[in-house]
Amino acid sequence: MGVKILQKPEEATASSLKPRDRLLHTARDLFHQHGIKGIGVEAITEAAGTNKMTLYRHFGSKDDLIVECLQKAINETMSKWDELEREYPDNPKAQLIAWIGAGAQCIASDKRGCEIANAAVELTEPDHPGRRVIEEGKKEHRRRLVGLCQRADLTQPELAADTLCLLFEGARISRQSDGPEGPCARFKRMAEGVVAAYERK
Amino acid sequence: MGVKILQKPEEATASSLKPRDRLLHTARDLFHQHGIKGIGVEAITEAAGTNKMTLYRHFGSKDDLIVECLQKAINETMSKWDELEREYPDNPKAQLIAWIGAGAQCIASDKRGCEIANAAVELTEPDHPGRRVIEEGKKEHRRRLVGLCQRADLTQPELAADTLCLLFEGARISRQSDGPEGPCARFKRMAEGVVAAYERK
DNA sequence: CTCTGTTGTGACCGATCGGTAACAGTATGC
DNA sequence: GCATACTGTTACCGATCGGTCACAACAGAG
Repeated sequence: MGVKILQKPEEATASSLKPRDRLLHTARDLFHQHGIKGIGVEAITEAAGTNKMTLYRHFGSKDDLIVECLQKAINETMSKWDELEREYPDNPKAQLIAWIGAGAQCIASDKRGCEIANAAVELTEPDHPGRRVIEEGKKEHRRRLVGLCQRADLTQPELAADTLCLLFEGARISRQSDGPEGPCARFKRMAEGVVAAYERK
Repeated sequence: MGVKILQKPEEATASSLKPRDRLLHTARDLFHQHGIKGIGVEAITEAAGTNKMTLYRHFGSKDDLIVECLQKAINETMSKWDELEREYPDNPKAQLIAWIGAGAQCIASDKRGCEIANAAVELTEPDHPGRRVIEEGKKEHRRRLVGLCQRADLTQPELAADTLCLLFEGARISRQSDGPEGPCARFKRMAEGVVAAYERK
């Protein structure tokens, strides 16, 4: 009894990160798991090992927090694109196949689908600040996929990219209603088939 | 001034239908437009031209109302399938092309996507009564699509059906974040391409 | 006309929502 | 040691949430 506990338990969420980053990380996770409207700010602060005041000092409102979470998610996706280019430099076809593989893995491991698309479902007000972020993020994602299809020398690169895009989006949303054994299970096969179909012979 | 107004305005929602049906119809619409968690029961009853007590006398809870709305949506979809068969009897290929056309029209006209898939995004609790309805509805939908692809004598009918399914789901969810000019705009072309690719030559 | 089942009304419940005020504790840099 | 900036605590705000109560109005059937 002589030793006073000065250090708090420090669970995973309340790690070495500063409160702001813990809040962002935790909020993103809880928004994704329970839906944006399905989780309250208090629950987020508790899970992040902090409190409401700290949240509202860093983020002016729940909506602002939502926007930052969305932006962070998009930035992460863009980083993955960069990583892909670094991993297979000057080999766009390998990049494309790797993108499909990563997509399939993402579908298999995450039952809640795409956090950006899910946010678009929940944020119905047309002037919600999050909508701009969502739209620009998805547009950028499409741009990069089209670019990759072009570099991979696919015939009709835009159509190929849009097809891959719809298959991917479809797989992630379908997983939430049809389960992991539904149509989404064959995403990889379909996507690789699309690439093959648009390859220059 | 001599004429008393005995008949209420009777707007579209408060039509000749009975309160229960008005509630169901209105709730479905508002759930779709604002999201399930984005609309309250009071707003639903007002839009339906009735009151909370009447709602709770017909539906025990908001969750029960949600379930009935989902079931109604699924029944409607199944009716459309029946209609399709009646319209092109013994011509499965024409049914398939008509299904694609109807899908494209649905994508173009409804910016909020699939109410069932959207519900799956919002109802995150795994034991929510609505989830069973969603899963069974989507499974039945897939079953019918596979059946149609088989009757249309496509090679690999299951793979073709799953591909069409993902393209359709993807188009409807993508429209909500990428807009009507995004990848979803080419759904018809892609889907018809899939049918052509799996046709027996 | 009366009886019965269906609606409508308005007040009300406890819980939770997003958000704030005031104040106390703590870490850091000089 | 001291000032400053950040963080934590508690209590609180008004609004809204899903849901219920008792009671009045109303319809149609017998």
